[in-house]
Order: sequence, then structure tokens, then C-alpha cells
Amino acid sequence: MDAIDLALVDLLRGNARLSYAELARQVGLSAPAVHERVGKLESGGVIRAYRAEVEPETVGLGVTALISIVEDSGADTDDVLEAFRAMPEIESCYFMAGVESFLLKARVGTIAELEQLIVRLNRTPGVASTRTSIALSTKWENRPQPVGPSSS
Amino acid sequence: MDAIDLALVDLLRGNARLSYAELARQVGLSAPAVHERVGKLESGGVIRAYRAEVEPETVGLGVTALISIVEDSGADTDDVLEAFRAMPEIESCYFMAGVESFLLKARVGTIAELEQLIVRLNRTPGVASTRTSIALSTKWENRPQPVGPSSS
DNA sequence: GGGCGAGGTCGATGGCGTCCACGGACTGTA
DNA sequence: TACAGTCCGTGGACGCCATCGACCTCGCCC
Repeated sequence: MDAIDLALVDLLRGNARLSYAELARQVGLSAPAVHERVGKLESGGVIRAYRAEVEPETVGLGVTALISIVEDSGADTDDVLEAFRAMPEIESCYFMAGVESFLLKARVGTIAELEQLIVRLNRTPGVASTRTSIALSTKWENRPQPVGPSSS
Repeated sequence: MDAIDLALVDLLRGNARLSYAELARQVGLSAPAVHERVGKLESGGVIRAYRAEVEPETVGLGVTALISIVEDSGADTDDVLEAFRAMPEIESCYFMAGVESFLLKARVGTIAELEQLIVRLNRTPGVASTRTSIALSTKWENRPQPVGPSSS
């Protein structure tokens, strides 16, 4: 994990479809060398995936909500997690410090679907209560912060 | 935006580095046809970007926090937004319904850096108060939900 | 000094991206 | 029905790219 690896990660966070040849030009190595480095970043768990970022409205997912979950005392956190994982609307799931154990980011098409999701969440064993905030608009999301020349 | 476009979007959300030839095989078209469709999805704003998803800890961003912001009455929301945008630690920014106008997701390397960020946020003109929750762990993030055969 | 491993370059080759010309289906008009 | 125009696809061609293997260089350890 040297400066060149960080540069590759930065480049791929900005545009995951850059060719190895282009990456090679940018970091000043040959294409096979870059190919091997990126392969190691992938298998070493640094690069988890390559994803196209989609404008949610255009695929019928116009409603974004953030839902905080208070767990039942004595709930099995793993079971709760598994139940959340089975709900595809839940895009992100953070385990939080504080009274509210989880914060979920959910994306649905309509307010009606959001309502159904909240009902399902409240019915989930281990969930004591939910608190939902609706995002009126997403100013930006998952902006990659340059990690540039840093320590490690 | 027909079923084939949706399939392409799904495939690219799952793996942004699929070749056009591979996409073509999956959807049953020729490579040039897929190339043109994807090009239209990009220029039409459906596909916003292609990003490598990185394990944050491995690039020195091990601390995730969610920060709610209450605006001053009379604050200029655009100015506040611009100030947020200038802080690279803020990965996502949602404009929310409720007392707290914004929800920010920030990623930093250490608690000390988080403290500095919060200080800067509180000093920002237009910001009345902040409320920070720390994510102890990220169970998952930006999981693409299949949009499959849907309406539109 | 000599062997070894990590990590690089170079060269070759097959597949891919991308441009272009062409063709069939659908639509609106006479 | 016949015709022209448009949209959207296919197939072929060509140059670039991904990827493999052979070799090279440097630093390290015995």
C-alpha cells in the first residue's frame, strides 16, 4: 500500500471504468504492473466492488429515508441484522453508538412503499421502535474524498 | 428506458467494469448496440458515475459519523451547502424534512479529526447546532437494489 | 559473492472497443 | 398499398487493450 496504490485507488474511485492502460499512464507504470497491483488491491479487500452510480429517480426510487432503530433489550443483534439484510430497500446499514442501535438508509419509489417498509421494520422481532426522517433532496452522495499522499 | 436498459443498469450497478461484450451477451444484443445504449444512459443522466468502492479503513478513513445540522433562522441555505461542499470529509449530504435541515455523512481517520470537523461545522455561518452520531461499524453500504422488471 | 523473491519492463497475441455502412420494423402521408 | 424517413439494430474492419510469459533489476539473506 504505497503512494502508487493510493493513486490507483483515487483514480478508480473517480472513474471505475478507466482502462489499465490509462491507469498505467497516470501513475507512470506499465499496464501489466498496474494490472497486478489492482488485482492485489481487489483480492486484498481494499477495493470491494465497482459500481455504476445511478440517479435514483430515473429508476423509480425517488424516495430516500433515514431510519433509526431502537433495539429491544435482549434482542439478538445478528437476527435483527439478518432481517434487515433481507429487505432490499435498505441500501445502507450502520451500527451506531447511542440509544438507537442502527441507522438505515432506505430507498423506495413512493411514500406508500416507505410506509409498508416501516411497518415491516416495526414488526421485526428485536425492533423496539423506529424513527424515520425523509430526505427531501440528496445534495450529493458517496463523493470520493481524495486520499492522496497520506500515511499507512 | 425499456427492460434492456434496466438490465444494463442492474448489471453495471453490480459490476461497473463489465465489458461491453459481456454486457451484450447478458442482454442478448450486439456490443455496438450496448455501447450506444450505455452511452445514452450516461449522457441522459441515468448513470451518474462509475466508482470503485473501497474499504474505508484500508485507506485511513476508519471513523464514520452522521451529523445532523440545525440551521440558523434566516440562514442562506445555499451558502451553508457551499461551505459543506468545501469540506471533503463530508461524503454525503441530504436535505431533510424536520427541525434538522441537513444530515451529513462524514468519514475521517481519527476521532481527533472528527472533533476538528465538528468545530468547523459549528463555526460555519448559518449553522445553529450540530448533533453527531458515530457509526461503530458499517454493516453494509450502497447495496444496489435490483430494479429488475419494473415500470417507467 | 551468489541465490532468491518481489516487482518491474518488454513483446506477442487474442479479444475488445469503436467506427461505419447497411438493413429491417414502424410511422405518417399520399 | 406504396413510399419515404426515422430509429435501432447487426456485421465487418481496424487499432488499442488485456493478459500471458520471458526476462531483468534491485535489495536481502545466507
